[in-house]
Formats: sequence, structure tokens, C-alpha cells
Amino acid sequence: MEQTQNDNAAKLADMIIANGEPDKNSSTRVLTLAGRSIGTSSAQFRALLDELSTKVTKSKNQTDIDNHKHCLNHILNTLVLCMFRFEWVTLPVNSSNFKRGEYLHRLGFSRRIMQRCIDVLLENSVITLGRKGFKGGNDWGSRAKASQYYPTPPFIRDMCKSLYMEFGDFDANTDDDLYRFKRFEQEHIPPYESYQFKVDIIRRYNNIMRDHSWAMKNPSHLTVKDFDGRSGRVTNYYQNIAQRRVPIRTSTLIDGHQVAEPDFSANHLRMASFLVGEELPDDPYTAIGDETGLTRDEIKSVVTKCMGASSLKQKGSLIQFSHLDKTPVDADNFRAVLASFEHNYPWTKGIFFHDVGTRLQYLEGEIARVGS
DNA sequence: CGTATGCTCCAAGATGGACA
DNA sequence: TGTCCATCTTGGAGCATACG
Repeated sequence: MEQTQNDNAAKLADMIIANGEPDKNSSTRVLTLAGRSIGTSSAQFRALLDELSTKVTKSKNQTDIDNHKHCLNHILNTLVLCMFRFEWVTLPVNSSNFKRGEYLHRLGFSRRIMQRCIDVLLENSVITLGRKGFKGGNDWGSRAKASQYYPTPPFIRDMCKSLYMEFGDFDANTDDDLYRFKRFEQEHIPPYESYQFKVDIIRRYNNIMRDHSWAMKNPSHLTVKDFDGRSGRVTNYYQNIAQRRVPIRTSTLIDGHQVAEPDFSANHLRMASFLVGEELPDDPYTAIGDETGLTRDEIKSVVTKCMGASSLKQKGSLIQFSHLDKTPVDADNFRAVLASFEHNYPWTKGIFFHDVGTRLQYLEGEIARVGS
């Protein structure tokens, strides 16, 4: 198992590295990451942070040392996140970014600290420079952009190694650990009895999960924001792993086995079919594909849009603009798919353009909650 | 006629020294 | 260590020329 995971981590690192450098227009600023962010608790990460911290400032003043370490931590965290997101990290050194009230100033950066962090990261081959400061943007380059950096292969490999370590303590399972109130006035916190059953569910869930392994493993907890009654959301680190540009998340392992990605559009369609008392064939898209000559992805894209639409009014603009999407489907093909569905599965008429998608998402959440 | 290449110019970021 | 300032760099917009 251990070996399988190491191999997988190495494979993930290779996947990221094989993509080379991200698109030059994809970049992220230093992110506000509290202690509970990607990587912070892994041994590799802390070792690197400690090692670089000794090099980043010559000062013997403990406050200076702490400040530098704090900033280095911010940058390293952002680097880990961006390597999983496949984006550049923008690290400006122009003084205007460090004036009082500016974002980086609020995070605790000064121009000199930023500069020292960049120097030490470059010297230790943690990052490489992409574009240096330049004029850019969509507005004919009127906006100036700061230099962009990306992690080096050794850093990517090192951080991927820590993917299957425990990122959180499963013994820290007090009620407060598992059920968190965010932005709550003290007097608005509901009585314990009213949410105790939810704490019990999440504790049972974590007790089952502690014996299993997966990427960035940490205990799940429920977070309720602003006021009670707003549905609590289950959160854990795994959800933060990138999926959009490079399919990292679905390439990870659970208990050493490859993760399977549920086909959500087919899943929703199937759930919807049961709701109207119909049954979908095992592979509903084959018939549509044969009839229209379109790929599964194109058909899925149409289905997702139609299920997500809340009313028939949206139909026109969906057809009009769907050729601009990630999976482009031109207007004629869009109509062909609709016609094919109407003919093969007439009941979809009551499902498409009727705001069914959001209701199914809610239903899915409830199933997961009750099921656990 | 459309595409590729080379050159200049621009405005804002990068840099490093003086000073507090 | 931070702040300020003058000077150096930088990528790309814009234009001209070359090429197929």
C-alpha cells in the first residue's frame, strides 16, 4: 500500500511536471491562508519552511525572524496550492504594493521581506522565474503586472510525496472540532441538543474513515456560517485539490485504489428518471450519440445545461451561446440533441428547463448525510 | 494577400543606494 | 529594517519590411 501511494504521488508529480509551465496568463496572487491550508502540516513542508527560514534574514531579532518566516509560509503555501492548480504565483516587489492598507501590507509583507523571500526561494531552486514585470492585461496593456514564478520539479515532487500523509489529527474530535460556528454572535449559537445528532454523524463518519487512506487525509468537520438553519457544509482538505486544469483529484488513490469519478450528468438524469417513474437504460447517451453523431462530452454538456436551466425562457440563449463553451456545441447540434432526447426519452420534457438540477444536488447531499 | 520577423517606443515594474 | 528616489529593465503594441 505504502509503495502504491508513493508510486502514485510520484506519478502525480510527473503529471504536473509533464505539463511544463502553466499558461502565462494564469496566475494567482499570494493567498490568504490561515494555518489550516494545504501542506502546512506535512513534515516535508515544515522541514523546507524551517530550512529556508534560517536563510531568509540575517537579523538576530526574533520579531524579524518571525515576520520573515510568516511571509515565507504564505508564499510556500501559495506555491503548493498553485502547483496543484497549475498556475503561476505573482510575487511583486514594486513598492506601491506594500503601502499601508494594500493587500500585501495587510498580510505582513514589506518590499524588502518579499525580495528576500524571492531571493532565497530562487537560490534554493524552489521556484523559477516566468515573466518578469511587464505591461499586460486585456486592455491593450495599460496595466502593469508583477513577475510570475512557478515551483521547480524538485519542489513539486517533494510536496506530492506528502500527499498521503495525515494532514489532521483524528483524535482531535471534540464537539468544537467537528461542528464549527463561523461568524456567529455568541447569543445566536443554538442549544447543543439541537445539533448534537449532526455531531454524532460526523464523529461516526470520521471513526470509519480514520482506518482508510486518501490524499490530504484529515478529519471532516461541519461548518455553519452566519446563522443556524443555513445548511452546514462538510469540509475537508481533499476538496481543495485542483481538478479543473490538470485532473489531480481524480488521479489520487483511496486505500491504494484508483478513484472513480461519478458521471454526474448521467447520474442526475437517472435520479430524475426515477422521480418521474421512468427508468433509464444503462448507457443513456449511446442512443443519442448514434442518432446525432455527437460525442458523449458534447451530449453531456447539453444535458447539464438543460437540467440546470430553471425555465424554458433560458432555452434560446443556451442554444445561442453554447458554441462558446469549453465543450462547444453549435446551435443545430444542440437542437438535434434535444430532438433526440424528446424522441428517445419523452419524459425528459418535464425535466429539462425545470430547475431540476439544483433540487437533485440538494437530494444528493441529503442522501450522503442520511446514508452515513 | 496573409503571415512571419525585426525594430522602436512606452509605461510601469525592478533595482539598488542614500537616508532615517 | 523600512522609506524614498532616480535609473535601469521589461514584454508587448505598433509599425515596417520580408517572405511564401
